[in-house]
Amino acid sequence: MPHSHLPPHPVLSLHDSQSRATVPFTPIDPAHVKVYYCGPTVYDLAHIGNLRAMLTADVLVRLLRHVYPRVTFVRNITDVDDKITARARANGEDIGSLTQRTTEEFHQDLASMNVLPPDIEPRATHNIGEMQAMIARLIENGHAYEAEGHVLFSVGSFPSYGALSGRNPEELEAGARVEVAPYKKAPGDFVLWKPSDADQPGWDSPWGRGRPGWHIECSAMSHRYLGDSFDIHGGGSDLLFPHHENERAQSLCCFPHGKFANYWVHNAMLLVEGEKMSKSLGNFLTIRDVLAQAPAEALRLLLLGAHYRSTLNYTQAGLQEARKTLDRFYRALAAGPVPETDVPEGVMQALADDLNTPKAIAELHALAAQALAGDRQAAGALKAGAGMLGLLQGDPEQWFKGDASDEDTAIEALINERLVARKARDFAKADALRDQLQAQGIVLEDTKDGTSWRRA
RNA sequence: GGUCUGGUGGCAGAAUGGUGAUGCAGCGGACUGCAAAUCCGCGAAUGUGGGUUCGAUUCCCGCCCAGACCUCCA
Repeated sequence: MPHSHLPPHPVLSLHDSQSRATVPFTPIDPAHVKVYYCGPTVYDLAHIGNLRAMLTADVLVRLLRHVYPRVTFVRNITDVDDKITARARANGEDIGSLTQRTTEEFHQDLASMNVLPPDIEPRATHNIGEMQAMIARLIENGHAYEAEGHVLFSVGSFPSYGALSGRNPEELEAGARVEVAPYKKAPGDFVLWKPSDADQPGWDSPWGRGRPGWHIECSAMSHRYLGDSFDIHGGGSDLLFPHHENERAQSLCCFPHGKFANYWVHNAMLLVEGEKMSKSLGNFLTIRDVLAQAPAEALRLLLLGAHYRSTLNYTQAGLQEARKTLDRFYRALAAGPVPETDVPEGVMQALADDLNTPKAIAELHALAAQALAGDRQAAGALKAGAGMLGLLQGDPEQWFKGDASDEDTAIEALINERLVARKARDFAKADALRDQLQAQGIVLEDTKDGTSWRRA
């Protein structure tokens, strides 16, 4: 059971949405920590709001891996959904090709953001059997019923329904803004299985050809890969209700001896230039939109610059600021050798305190200042600490100059020409050459050791 | 309408019952032929009205404002 190399507990605290408090994190089994996150519905490119959730999970998992010997991180792909069906139809494309392509794009985008892949990435369509088994069991248990080809979860059958999101079913009825389907026994009841037309994706089932409701897939996949009880379940705060509430209800009713998720982690939403990101405002930014304007690492730093539970205002100015910060950090690394170092205590403490990434970044600023003052140990600590955030692992040369290209020799030739002019004290010519490079986006820095350059 | 978050300098963004981090921007200076980078220094903030307290930005209540959720959005 207890391993001698396991850390003393607790080492980190997390804000648990269910208890609405920041609490010490105690794993069910410290030798094996289990995390489930809701992944994307693959019908379109991932946007920077999706990214924020993936990034929060990434930092959480990096931290857990640093502390615990084994972590299993499961993040699903939702590849059956009416939005997918609709988009495929609009594109004149078949569903399989849409979901395949979108999944690949998702993987590419996250890889470019240095978000580590999950250990297991189940697809909903590969887990229909598990979902059907759960649904059958819920019917047997009296927690679900059939009506007009649908199978519905009976919210009234689960006394603690609403405990996660802090709601009660009566309140929900009062404010419901969607008309209630006539076949529901109670307005809060939600679909586990629904009938499919011939032109909709469907699977044979005891309740006829149909497709799963949204919530059941995460219950089925988390159970299959993590069991009755696991440590952390996460996602965006917009998933808290109804998605996570419903997942919890299904899972606990289906597996009453389990505890489902012990801790719930939810990240806050994103604004774009002070406004809610929405299609109607036309300010919907995909990861690719942003990467066309700035390095991925700048976006990563920008998003980690706010605590995950507070609303983050994404701005162009902020993106440029993040980029300049990375210039400074990489300069600190490039100033000399970078020894292998442990993750500095300040960074660990910040992250262990409910993933306080802004505070961790403030620690990095202090280390960068020390490194620039000549403390190479601090440079090592800067790199190690930034590594916990998935930052600063690149080559500084690459950061400043980009991929080596034929252009580089031309740039260096101009720099040499300028040096000759400077030695001759022909500053007019030297400055003209510098301006010429500036116009190409090349910034020069004269040091006592010579002239270095970087792309602006 | 209901539930829940949150309002900190010009901007971004931490923290805290007892003199409010950090970064960007700004200003002054050093360095530089001039820049760039670096360094030194400066100014600058707790939405509003009450309450609790020796002391509130922090805890409590009202108000204003913003955001999220209220049946398939990260």
